[in-house]
Amino acid sequence: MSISKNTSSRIRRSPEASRENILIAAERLLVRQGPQSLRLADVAKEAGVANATVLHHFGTIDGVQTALMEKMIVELVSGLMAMDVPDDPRAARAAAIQNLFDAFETKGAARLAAWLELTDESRRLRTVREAVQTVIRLKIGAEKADEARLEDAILVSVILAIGVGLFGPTLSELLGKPRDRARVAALRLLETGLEEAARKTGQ
Amino acid sequence: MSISKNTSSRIRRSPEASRENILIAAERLLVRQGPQSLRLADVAKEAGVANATVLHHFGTIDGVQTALMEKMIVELVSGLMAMDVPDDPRAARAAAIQNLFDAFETKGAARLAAWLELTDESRRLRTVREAVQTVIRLKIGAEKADEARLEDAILVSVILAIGVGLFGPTLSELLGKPRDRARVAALRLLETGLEEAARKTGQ
DNA sequence: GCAGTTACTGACAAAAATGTCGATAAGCAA
DNA sequence: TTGCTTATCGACATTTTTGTCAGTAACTGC
Repeated sequence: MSISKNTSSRIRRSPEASRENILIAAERLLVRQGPQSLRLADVAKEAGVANATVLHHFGTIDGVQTALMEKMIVELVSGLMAMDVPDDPRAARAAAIQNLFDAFETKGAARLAAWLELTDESRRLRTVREAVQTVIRLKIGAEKADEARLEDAILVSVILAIGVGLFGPTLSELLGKPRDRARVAALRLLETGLEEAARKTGQ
Repeated sequence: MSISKNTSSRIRRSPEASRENILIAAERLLVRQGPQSLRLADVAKEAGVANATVLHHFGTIDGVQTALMEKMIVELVSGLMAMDVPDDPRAARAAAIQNLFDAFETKGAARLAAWLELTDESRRLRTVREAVQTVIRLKIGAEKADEARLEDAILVSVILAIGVGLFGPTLSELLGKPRDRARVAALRLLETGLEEAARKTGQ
């Protein structure tokens, strides 16, 4: 009369693996359904664990959200830093822009940016601030960030990359175009526009 | 022994005025603190009315959010449509872009776009879809939307305008620049980039 | 094996958010 | 004034979401 409850009664992970499992589940939810669906019960269910397990590892549901932000920021930054710069300045520029767009192509990264911007809580902004400044100093400053022109180009490129990652597919489809249309058009604009600007400045 | 409760015991508005009062309060909250703070109690408090009053007019808190989206979309669209187009094609382009950026300069509009994009619920997207298509048909199609180039230019301009409205001030400050730096740089890019593209095409 | 540590869980408690209801009072029309 | 409609409200009920706790079970080292 005993019911067979053989199928693996309980999974026990290392603390790191468990946290990772939960954060990955949370990221899936963020991408699929937006930040407002990062509820304790939903995250736990998506991760395949009990609510209490999530709290055991993160303390509060807010802790999960903060940890997720930090993880995604780290991944985004390391993705941006991983680029290697060609020698030819023109090719370097193209590669950098391509790399930037790739980083925000993954739906999560762009949504992360929007999430951060919409969420006022300043304690979270500290993390971003540091990350962004690191990227700017290391990657960009490694070349020649002294020209204001170049800094402006970076600023606009980043905004456009995020914008395309976030709204590109939706707006493209709204116009009856393929989903990557916005990306293609944006890259073309940056190519011609920045080139032109560079020519005017000098270099 | 009666406590003086003279100070205006109750405000009674027309249904329209009351709805408007509540929606304006909700929009303030959206801009200041993001979508997640559009809670019943918060909205009611910001509007200076009781929770039950909000529900009396909108049924549910979700009704408030939907109504707010629709109101903001209407305002955004009418703002976009209000533009008048100069004769000179070059001036017309500049004016259109300027107008576009103005429309998303108001913090609310850009946040609305991000909110809509992050919120999956498709029932809400129908409204946007219609609004966007209306804008595109009427305003843009009134000129010459047949060229694919032009449509791409519009697509990118819209994305950049939203991106600047949403992230421009924050990212500019992160770089230690004035808050409108992103806007200035973006406008310059569009000016030179689109001009270049137009030259290549013809016109 | 055996003991100790701790990831994991269900059941429960607490808090927060939403929504209901009957009473009240502001305006309007007769 | 008087009566009617209904916007408004406080108090309460319901639902949703978060968090607590004590017990269970999976691994580790002995």
